[in-house]
Amino acid sequence: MKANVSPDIFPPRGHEAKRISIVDAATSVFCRESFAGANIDMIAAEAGVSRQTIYNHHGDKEKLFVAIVRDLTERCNAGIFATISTFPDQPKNLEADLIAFAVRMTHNCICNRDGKFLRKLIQTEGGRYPELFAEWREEGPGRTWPAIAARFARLAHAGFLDIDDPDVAARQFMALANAELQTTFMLGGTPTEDEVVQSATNGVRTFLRAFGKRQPVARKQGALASA
Amino acid sequence: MKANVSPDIFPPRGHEAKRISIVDAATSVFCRESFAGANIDMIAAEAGVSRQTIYNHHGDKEKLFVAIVRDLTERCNAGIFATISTFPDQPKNLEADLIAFAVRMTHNCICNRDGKFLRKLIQTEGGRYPELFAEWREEGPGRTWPAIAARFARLAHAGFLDIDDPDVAARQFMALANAELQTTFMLGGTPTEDEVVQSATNGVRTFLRAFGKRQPVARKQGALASA
DNA sequence: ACAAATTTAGACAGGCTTGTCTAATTCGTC
DNA sequence: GACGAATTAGACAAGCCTGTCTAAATTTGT
Repeated sequence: MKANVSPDIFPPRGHEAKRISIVDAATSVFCRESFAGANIDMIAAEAGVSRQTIYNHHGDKEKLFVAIVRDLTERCNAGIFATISTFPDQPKNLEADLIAFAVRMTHNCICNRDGKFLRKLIQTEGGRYPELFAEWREEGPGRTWPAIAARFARLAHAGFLDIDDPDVAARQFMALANAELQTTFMLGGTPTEDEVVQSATNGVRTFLRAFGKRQPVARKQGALASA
Repeated sequence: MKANVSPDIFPPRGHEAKRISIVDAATSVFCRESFAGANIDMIAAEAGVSRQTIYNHHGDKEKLFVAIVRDLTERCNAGIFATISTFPDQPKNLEADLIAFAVRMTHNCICNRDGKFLRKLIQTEGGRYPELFAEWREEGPGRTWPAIAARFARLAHAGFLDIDDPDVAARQFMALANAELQTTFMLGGTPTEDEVVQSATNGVRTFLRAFGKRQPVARKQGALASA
């Protein structure tokens, strides 16, 4: 039937607009109320759509939930990789550049809407959908940590840092950058810009006390694994 | 009534035993299912008690929930302070002693049943009971962080560490010690003993590279022992 | 403007949950 | 063994939620 015309294969755009506003609203409601506490009428009201439209688009509550987590994972990953690409490979001022990078990571990947929501859903419903969140673990942390570690490895190789294990260093870098925000994150809050900068500054300073070269950059190599 | 006899002022012990098993079961069910997803029949079944008994003891679902959080907060705090009291004030081997302390903290306060459950409830329901969790924040982190910081301050004052701000150092110490366990914690999992030791070891080593007494040691990290 | 596709409001059955009530049973103690 | 307090199983009303269905209204493409 309708194999004749060939505009875009996908449905009209009013359609897609509804779909997006449904996903948006559902994300927000699921995060606020948890899966069990959310109800479809809330989501419909918040999306400005009728309940039936949600069922037309997504089938049932559980499918809607899964669609949302996949969506969030994808968007968060994109944001993380975009931010990783701003890593200071050729730092002018190592401390300042790493602080700025740490602030960008915290700000764009952890404190933003998607980051907060995905984290909350993982914490809240992680146990109920093991394979869904295993998928997230592979696609998310499983890919982003190595990417960050690779950047630190390069920085060390270029002589800016003194790092044994880049994977460990990468995890410790992020842990230090967010060390003072843990309690706020736990309660689902958002730290102020000042708090983010403060924590990142303190974290990077400690990181550099541990891994910074003692003297100005000496571009020597060769003594890497000589022991 | 009954002002005559004077055994314990509190009701019989079968009573108290039931109360405890109710609180236990409710904690576990609320954590597994979230507040909205938990139902009283589940809790009754898991506690080996009839539904009516739960209502007799606690009134309603919400009061039961509040009672549980208060209970958990109290027990966790006790555990944390007990562990803090094992802080190595006169370390024989600074690195080894701090690693052991970090492992104890992670093991006894974060990975144990109470710690996992309290964390999960805070993350899941923190937004719904602001004043309850504000209370936790004051009684918990508000009192434990200064206590840990005080120990690090003492250690620095005794000449073992080179610390500017003990509060920052305390938070960074814990962040480093758990740096490699974040993903596991997020999904509600429990790391293996090996993972805990590994993360603590790497974390403490980095911590000491940053805050250990500086010696004119050039590059090799062979000797840390000072005295 | 027309026709097809989509959305809407509302009603609806079925299921589940909370919190109460009652009558029977068990427990703890003397 | 007997008494009072606590516990139990089960029924129950009321409410909420999911997911379906309908018929009317709206949007979209042509």
